[in-house]
Amino acid sequence: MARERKFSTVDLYQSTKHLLLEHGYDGFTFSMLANRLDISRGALYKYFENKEVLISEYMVFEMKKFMVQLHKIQEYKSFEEKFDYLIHLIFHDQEIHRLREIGLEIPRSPNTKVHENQEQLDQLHYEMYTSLQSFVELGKQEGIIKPSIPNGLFLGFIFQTIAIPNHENLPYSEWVSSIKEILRHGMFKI
Amino acid sequence: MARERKFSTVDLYQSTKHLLLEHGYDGFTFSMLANRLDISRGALYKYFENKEVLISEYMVFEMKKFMVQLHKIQEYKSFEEKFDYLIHLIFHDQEIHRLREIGLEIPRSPNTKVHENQEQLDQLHYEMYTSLQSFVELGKQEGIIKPSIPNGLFLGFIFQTIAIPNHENLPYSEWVSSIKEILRHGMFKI
DNA sequence: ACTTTAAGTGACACTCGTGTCACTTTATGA
DNA sequence: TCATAAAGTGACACGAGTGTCACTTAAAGT
Repeated sequence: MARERKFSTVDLYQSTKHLLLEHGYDGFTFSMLANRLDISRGALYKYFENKEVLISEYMVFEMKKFMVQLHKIQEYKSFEEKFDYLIHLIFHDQEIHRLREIGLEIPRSPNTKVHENQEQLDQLHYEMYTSLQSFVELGKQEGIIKPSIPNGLFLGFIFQTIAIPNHENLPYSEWVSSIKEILRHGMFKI
Repeated sequence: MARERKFSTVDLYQSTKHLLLEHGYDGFTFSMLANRLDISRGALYKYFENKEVLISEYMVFEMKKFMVQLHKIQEYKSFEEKFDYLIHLIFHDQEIHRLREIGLEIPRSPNTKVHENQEQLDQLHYEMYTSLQSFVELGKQEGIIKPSIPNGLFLGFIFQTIAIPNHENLPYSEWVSSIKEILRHGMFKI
């Protein structure tokens, strides 16, 4: 019926991700993306009215992908297993944390599509939140986590932890197991 | 000799700080700053050739101020006291962490003034680093910190920790003491 | 072969931040 | 009181990103 597209949706999302992580929300431009995909800037406007639409749409895609992974946490029954899986997951999907922050930079827009995507993101975020909340609750029920720790703080520690820059370039496994150890039992002796 | 200035250096730094924290490095513009100081944009160019010069100069000011505080850690002798002081310090100077990140966004510039400021920032950063390193070493010598923990990870935990968003809006003292408790002895029982 | 239709192009007009500069304003001290 | 010099102003030219649109290109169906 019509001419073949010069780029796939996968290409587009990959490039978007790459450019977002490299230049941040403000630094991202349609020119860059067009350039990377080897098409003209004008062509992009055939698919996305503007940056907000494109990025919010991409964010929904990325968050859905992450939630598929996160829901697998239900396959593990004990808190200990879930804990290991969660740490493993966020270390292997490091960017998601930064990307979620970038997603929050999209200005609340009156544009219908953007608004829909933002509502969907809110929904996904809420799902993530409840999923993680019940994970923490389980830890308390099983008597593994200290009950005095607020749930938000528990989760905050886990998510902030992965953003600690490994300046000394310690080997991955050593780094992760040190972090787990600190999360479990702290940095002080006894 | 000449006409009176419409703004003080303190005004200028305060406004710069405020705008940087609100809009980030890229979002910061001379128009905003001029507007806030109630002068014309052109006037700012009498003092700063461009954004890089202004912001790098401000960052040096802010870092020096922070280092004065940090050096006071030497007044405390035991590791425990130093630990308490450090946590207190970075909680009461929360923005410094975000500001330091923003400072790193200033592109390495050929401009002499910017270059000088950046070298001074590097120097200040190095001072901060060594000061904190010896703090950690003391903790290990005193047998308080687990020796297996890499120094960078120890410091990373402390600095990332303050960035955990207190979504549940727990009272400050409760929040801080929970964080200290986790840093000391972790989130798991026993 | 020819029409249809979506893909893609590049030029245009617009906005916004930048850096400059001739000009105006206003304290000061000679 | 008046020359001086720093403070401040606003207009200009420039570059970069935006969004649009008439136009060209190339598969696919008839």
